[in-house]
Amino acid sequence: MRQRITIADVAREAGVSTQTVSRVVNNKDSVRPETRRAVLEVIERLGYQPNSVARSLATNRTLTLGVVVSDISNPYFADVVRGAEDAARERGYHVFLCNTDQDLQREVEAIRALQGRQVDGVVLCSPRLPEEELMELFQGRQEFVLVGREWIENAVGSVRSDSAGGVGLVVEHMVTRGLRKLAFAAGRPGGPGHRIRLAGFKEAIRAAGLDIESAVILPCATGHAGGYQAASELIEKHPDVEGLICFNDLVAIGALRACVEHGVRVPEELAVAGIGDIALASLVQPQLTTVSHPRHGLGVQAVSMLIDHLSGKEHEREILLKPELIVRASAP
Amino acid sequence: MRQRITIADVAREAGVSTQTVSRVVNNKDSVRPETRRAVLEVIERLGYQPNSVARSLATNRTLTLGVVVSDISNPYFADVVRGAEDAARERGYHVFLCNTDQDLQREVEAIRALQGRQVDGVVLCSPRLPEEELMELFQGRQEFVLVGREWIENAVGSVRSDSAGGVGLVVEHMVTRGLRKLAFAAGRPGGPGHRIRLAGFKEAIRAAGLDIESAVILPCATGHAGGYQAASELIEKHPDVEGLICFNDLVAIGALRACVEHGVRVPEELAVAGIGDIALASLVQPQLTTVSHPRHGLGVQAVSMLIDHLSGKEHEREILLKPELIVRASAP
DNA sequence: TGCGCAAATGTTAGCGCTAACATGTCGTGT
DNA sequence: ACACGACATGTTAGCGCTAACATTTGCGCA
Repeated sequence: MRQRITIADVAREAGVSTQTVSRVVNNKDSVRPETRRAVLEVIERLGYQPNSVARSLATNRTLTLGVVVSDISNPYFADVVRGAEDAARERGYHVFLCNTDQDLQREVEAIRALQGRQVDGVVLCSPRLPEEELMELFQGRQEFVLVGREWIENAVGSVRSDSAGGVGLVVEHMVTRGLRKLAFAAGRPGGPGHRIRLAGFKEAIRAAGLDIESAVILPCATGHAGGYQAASELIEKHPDVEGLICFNDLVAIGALRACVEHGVRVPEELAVAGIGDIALASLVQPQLTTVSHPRHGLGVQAVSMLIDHLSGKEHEREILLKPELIVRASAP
Repeated sequence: MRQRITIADVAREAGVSTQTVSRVVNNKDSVRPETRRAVLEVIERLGYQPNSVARSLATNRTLTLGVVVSDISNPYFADVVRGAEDAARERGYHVFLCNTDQDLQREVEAIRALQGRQVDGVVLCSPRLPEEELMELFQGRQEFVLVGREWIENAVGSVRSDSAGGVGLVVEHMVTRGLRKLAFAAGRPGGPGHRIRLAGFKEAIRAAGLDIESAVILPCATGHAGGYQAASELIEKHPDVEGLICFNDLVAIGALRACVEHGVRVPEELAVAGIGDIALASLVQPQLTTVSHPRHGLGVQAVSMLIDHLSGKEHEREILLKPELIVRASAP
């Protein structure tokens, strides 16, 4: 590990003061073009790279953000993080990644650790900590943005996907295609997202001028098996239903299997749609109509908002990104 | 953004020198228990958190590692990164994440940026840069570990999954189950992993005492469509083949679909296996027998090796992790 | 010719912490 | 009673950089 070149080495070699070198490095102020050229030549020759730890200590800014997710191996968060990293890199920032496994204690530790590292800001993806605790942790020491959670006081802002509206897109699509009797495999009551998606479903049914009483609402587990079971029940008890909208894509894929096993043709006898646009959705047969959440966009917007705020720019406080309807064979 | 508490504030408040506070914070040397207690009490009361930027500048260590991947939204890398982050956190390190999209220029930029940030070490996942360029970039300035690539000089070490051995596991499994005539959908000749997996296949065929001439080797595209095509060709031209091993799981899933369409029963008439154990593998019908790469383990081992090295501990230079055979219905 | 002002460069101090050395304070054994 | 050493604590300097102010240089213009 050989000795690193410092700004002083460059200054000595170029016969100028360290400050002049600093100015050249930071494209600052007025430096005579020839001086600048000379300094740059020395920098190049010595292979000087500024030490950003020292710079951070002097400027009190680290150009570093923290991103806290529950698990980066969850594709949803992977996309959000990817978006965050893209936006950060573009603006000269770096990203510390923290996984919490939805553990409250780990969440606290992650935030504390990021604060110790002097990050300029933090992006919290679906944090579980109660509002008061978040506020106490930050108490104005760092800026933070929430992803997938409503704005709370002291937060720079919040970025979410309009999941109620996403369900509505599917309802609208099905109704446009002439389906009149719809069902919603609604997930686990009380579970995350249940209330809001169900509200979106009901609202869209009303908006389409359909009778809410005619719609079938099936609570179900939020996995593959839940969809299988919900669809089996539907086929048995409500054979007149023409379109099934599922809480998420896994549920929808379970539902597709149930249809195959019960000899129900998709989409001719029953149209099926999911929510989420997971990779699998385009690989099952028939390919799944679904709603794509702007996952990458969530990360990009969160970081953009955060950096805008850090640079004193104007920005929105709450951003609601529109999901996109992906029409495939299961509900054409 | 209110003023942060520094070590000097704590020292003043506790009536000791900053050095004593530093000793308490770092659990160093001998500090009288009652002094320690008093200092800790003040730390607690003021909510002091050490500034690790300043600490890094003074100690010349950042307790930070860089992890460079081509794309975190690729589940393979997401798992590796997760393993890396887990291992790092456990040992008090943090992780900077960089995506390169397989772009050489971005790879160089990422490494440069990490060096500027004074990371203590870097984990490079499947870097594309040629050996000389990597060596020039690092030239002894930082320690780095390679994942999924052979050791090169100056690297701390390399961690890989034994993919040739993984193919062998499947061959061995099929042979044990009495299959004698096997085929390999070998991927794109010249593409990444092609040579080594094909070698593993041939080696295993030989080791099983089978005639290499009897084995069918099909080049194919490495996606879903490639598998469909390869399997269609196989069914048509080599109806006597009993087991098909595929370059990866997507290829295998394409092959499964071809079997359905050609009325070939899996696994009764043709056993099919993939490589990779992607999430999808357990969701298709029949569930896919495959080989699981120790992705999380790659990350863990890489970071452990790196930190061991940084702490002056002994460590391996090359680690080859064993893949695991996951037996499911498609090749029981 | 010299004044004044802007551009170019230098000087000083300090960010918050720790390494290394300096000093102080005991209890102990003779 | 005193010297010694072990432990406890303080002092000094510096990590590499930049902010803020200080100084110098050059040039236009009266």
